Amino acid sequence: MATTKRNLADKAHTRDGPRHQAENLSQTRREHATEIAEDYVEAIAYLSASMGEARVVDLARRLGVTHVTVNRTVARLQRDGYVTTQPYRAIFLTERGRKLAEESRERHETVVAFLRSIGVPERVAELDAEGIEHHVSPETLNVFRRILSHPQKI
Amino acid sequence: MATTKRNLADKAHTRDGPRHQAENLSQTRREHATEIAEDYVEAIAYLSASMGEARVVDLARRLGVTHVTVNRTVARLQRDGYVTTQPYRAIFLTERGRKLAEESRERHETVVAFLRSIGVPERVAELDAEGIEHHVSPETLNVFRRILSHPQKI
DNA sequence: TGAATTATGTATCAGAAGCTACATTTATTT
DNA sequence: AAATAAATGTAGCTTCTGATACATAATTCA
Repeated sequence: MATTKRNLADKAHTRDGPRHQAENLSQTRREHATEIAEDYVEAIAYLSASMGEARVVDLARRLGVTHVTVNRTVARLQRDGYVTTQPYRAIFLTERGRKLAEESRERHETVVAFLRSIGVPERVAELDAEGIEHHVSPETLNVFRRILSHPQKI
Repeated sequence: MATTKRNLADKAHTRDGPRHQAENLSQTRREHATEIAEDYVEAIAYLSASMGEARVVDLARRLGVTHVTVNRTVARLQRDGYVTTQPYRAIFLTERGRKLAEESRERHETVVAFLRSIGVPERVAELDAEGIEHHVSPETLNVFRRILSHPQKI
């Protein structure tokens, strides 16, 4: 047999009754959910700033999904305390949502600026940052910032 | 209405009837599926090299999920031509799987090396690379490589 | 104002990834 | 070889993200 020892990863499951959904997800699943949340709150913040309010259609267009998907995801975000909304009304960020959006935006801009500073073309930097921003730890982000603050480097 | 004429991101939705499932997925979904595939083939390659063969249990342990999840995902990978396997047998990479694994490994190592070279601590670099590697474009990867080949920089 | 258009909502489906519980097969030990 | 342990498989549930089709509310405009 290839493996002799036993289950290292056969739990983390808390058999103590139903829990809040989010807490029970695996690392990967939770991260993915967080990424989506970040994309949404960023888009909502952007739309609120640039157009006064964030509507479902605009989110759908911006995120490249149908309004149905937006609808359901917004419901999840509301459930999780990131946004508030009412039927047929615009979507607003809560304090928590605003904070997440701000962090995401800052991270995004730092990543883009860093990539630009080492010679990545703007369009590529934008595209890559889109995916990378969700996976950069605070430590690495600090390294990026430090390098950005020493423009003679690289 | 909040949106009068905006048209930032027109989706790619193809109103021309039912398509093959995979092609119809949104960008995000497809990317996520690819990430998982990359993680699996990398793990399979690693296990095959280090232990002679890749078994479900070992994959489960390594990837931090249950053997059931591994089972189903491996079935998908087989369906998509990345691996071959038979009931109660080990999992083997196809040519396609090997290629994907090799690309992933190379990308992973480049990202780690790059992060290390700009001063990110090893452990952090490893963890961040885990997430970042799936989102780095060939162009950016080339920039990383170029910088790595000029050790005096930074 | 009433009709047409646009936006939003609801019902219903699919696929992926996760889980637990239980069944079966293979490997190990006695 | 039989019993035990470990690995693998299967059934069935959940959540999330996507979709289409259709229904309803809100806005715009003739």
